[in-house]
Amino acid sequence: MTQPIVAVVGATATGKSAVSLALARLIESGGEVINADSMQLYRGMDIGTAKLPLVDRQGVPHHQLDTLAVGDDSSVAHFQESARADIDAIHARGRRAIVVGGSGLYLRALLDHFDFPGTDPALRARLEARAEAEGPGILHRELAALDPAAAAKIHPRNAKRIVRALEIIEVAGDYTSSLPAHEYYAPAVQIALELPYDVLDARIESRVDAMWEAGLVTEVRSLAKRGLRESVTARRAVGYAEVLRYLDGDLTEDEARELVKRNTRRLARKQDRWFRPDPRVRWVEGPRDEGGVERAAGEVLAIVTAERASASA
RNA sequence: GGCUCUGUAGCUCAGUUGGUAGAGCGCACGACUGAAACUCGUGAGGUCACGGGAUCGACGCCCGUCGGAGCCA
Repeated sequence: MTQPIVAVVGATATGKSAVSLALARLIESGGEVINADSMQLYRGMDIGTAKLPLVDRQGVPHHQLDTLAVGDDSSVAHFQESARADIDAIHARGRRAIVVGGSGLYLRALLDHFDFPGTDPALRARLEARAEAEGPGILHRELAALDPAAAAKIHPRNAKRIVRALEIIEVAGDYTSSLPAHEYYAPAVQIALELPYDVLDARIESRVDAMWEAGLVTEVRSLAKRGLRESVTARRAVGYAEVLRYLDGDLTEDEARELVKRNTRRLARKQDRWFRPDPRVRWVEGPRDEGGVERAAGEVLAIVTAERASASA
């Protein structure tokens, strides 16, 4: 019988990477990490995404890192497929899959019953162009004619969701806009790390300063030459979007740095809130310092072990 | 000490000739199915520095007090 998947989730800067690395080494059968952070997928986006450097991975295999070029668009459906393949392969090796990340939708797509209708790039491009030219209101009225229930759930100004709804109706015939029930597609345990906001904010403050020291501006400048601006997804990442504005002369360097801090704080709250309503999630206090990493990893392991015992009982 | 300007939401400020207040940002909260670090929505905050006066009625006009800025001495 395969072991449940372990997922370490939570807001940015709560210590997920460090804790999961320690956890992977504590697990007897050996753990392998699968990234579930939409921005760490990108090759070269290292400093700004706080990606664990290869030399610091202590021999623990990591998957779903550096799978995309900065000019590529990210896709949850592709991620779901290839990350699930990684999980199967890890289990086949008799090892433990540890999913780590803070991208809520990616986590749910990976862990839950979650089927994505198909896509039609040409159709979508046409709809997007119309939304841009005619405004989202007109498309919303068309959606209301085709599917009143769907239109009622999407705000008339939310162009992106309206476009996607129309696309799905065209390719799949019908549309369901609600997130699925909280139901795992395979046995899993989900542990979220949390820190009080004042502690988290202080960590974010010093972490962003450290990113600057580490050369974030240089990283963004070189990624810009490799197509960062061409990707709808990558160029919007916190830390990258603001530095691009600085490089374009739109902000001073200090303004960009402050904005990165502010946007990171907002991101952290948003991520934290994403996981709160999920009744399956177990909450553990994140590490406040080096010593806290072992403590937190120990708590996570205890939860995982208890879960396994109750599952086999 | 004199002159001028100034005190409105946590911050920066709007408030036409008097009819008991708004914006942006911040903050809190929510929705979310192939861009999710996206996209979109909702909300809570103000004895209008303080005291008095004229007025049916004052953030707005008059007097004073306190606090800020600048110029002159």
